[in-house]
Amino acid sequence: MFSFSEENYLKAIFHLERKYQAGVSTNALAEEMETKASSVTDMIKKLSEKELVIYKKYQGVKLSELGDKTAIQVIRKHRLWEYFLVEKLNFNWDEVHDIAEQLEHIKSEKLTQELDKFLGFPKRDPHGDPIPDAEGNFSVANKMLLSELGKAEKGICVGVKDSSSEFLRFLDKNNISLGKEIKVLEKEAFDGSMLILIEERELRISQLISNNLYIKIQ
Amino acid sequence: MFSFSEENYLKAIFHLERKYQAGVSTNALAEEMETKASSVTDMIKKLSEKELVIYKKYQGVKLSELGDKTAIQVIRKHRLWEYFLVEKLNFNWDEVHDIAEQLEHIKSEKLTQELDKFLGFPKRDPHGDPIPDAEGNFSVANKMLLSELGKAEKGICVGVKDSSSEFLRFLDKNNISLGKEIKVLEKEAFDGSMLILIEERELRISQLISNNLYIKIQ
DNA sequence: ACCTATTTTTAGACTTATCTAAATTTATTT
DNA sequence: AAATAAATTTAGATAAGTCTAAAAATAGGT
Repeated sequence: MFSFSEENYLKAIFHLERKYQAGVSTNALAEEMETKASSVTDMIKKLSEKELVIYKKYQGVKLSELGDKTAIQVIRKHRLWEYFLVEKLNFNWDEVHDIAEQLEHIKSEKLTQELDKFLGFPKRDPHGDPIPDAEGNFSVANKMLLSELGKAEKGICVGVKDSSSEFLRFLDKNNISLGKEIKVLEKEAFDGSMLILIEERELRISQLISNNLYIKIQ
Repeated sequence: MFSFSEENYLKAIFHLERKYQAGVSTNALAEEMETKASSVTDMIKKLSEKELVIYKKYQGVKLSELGDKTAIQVIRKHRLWEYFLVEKLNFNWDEVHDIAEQLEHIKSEKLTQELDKFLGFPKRDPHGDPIPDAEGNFSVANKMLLSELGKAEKGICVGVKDSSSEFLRFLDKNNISLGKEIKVLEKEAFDGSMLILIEERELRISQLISNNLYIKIQ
């Protein structure tokens, strides 16, 4: 159907559209894909011919309905495989991304469906991101960043914005994981750091940390 | 490490070396890979530069130690994934080949090991072929073709030579599966067909069938 | 509205894996 | 041993995806 490279572009466009709530510029896409703008232009033309994106010269791209659907299916596979790796094969949540980047391109509708069933139709991947169902629907939870919480407010940790190994290992080291309740005890206006209560422990975290943790409030 | 295409060539050379107990000719490889002899020559040169094969112009190829090891690792992954698809995801044994052809190229040592562990270190794939262990060792069972059995002899069905969907579905339809005992009741010299006894049922099968079923005798 | 800076596109080149057609080497037959 | 057939390799071309460098279009500042 589509090549690995095409699927990766679609995925990148999908994420950038969400992030900026707008069409995606050639340069932004080049940065996301870690490639050059000229390569992006070439690929965009190809995707446009295949009607996966809507493209007008110098005006950036956005996904067509087909492109959107395709991107979501790739993301669905990525997140299902991540869940599989963590839940069934004993991987840590910071080790799964690169392998899922490969597995997401395996072509078999039946494989995806059966894997989903085998895993019990999970709703979220190990990083708290929603897993689209077979029809491409997924919940956009009413989550917010921990840094947005005020003093004495609390919520449940439901996801990470940055899912780099470094950040995830930091969380592991400090025993912060999805599902745990976090309460803000103090907030330092000067540097944005905060003192939080998690599992009876008090912990001081920098703004960089609270800016990358998603919280759901009751 | 190596490209999909390189890995597929190594696998093909591996199988042809086994099949003919000899070095592999360019044409034989072209047929196996469903490509042209000139393409094979090009690829062989590349594999030779990478020291995966031993090649002298006009003399065919054979795998180097590294090539052999690499081919076995690809085959290990292929067969582990086939086992996974059948045992965990409810695939039928005739549906797994094409998906395993994709999955066998996923690069992650840890993934392979954990998958192997998760599956309980299976020794054989759904078609009865041995699964190499992490060190690349696998048993070469003392199996023979059903067609080699004489009248009144019997054995356990342990594998298939042809693993095409058509053949496997034929076996399913006739309730022939691995592990079952088969006894030769009659053998027709004229066309090589035989009457067999399997699970109290009598069944007449052509030589094409008995030539593609592996049997282990006690 | 013009000039400059930035962004985007085009043009031409490279790599991988493939192809066709022609040339060369090896094998076979008489 | 020469002639022919078969197998193999070479040469040149193509497509996908990338690159660099140059050209073109858009956006911003005064």
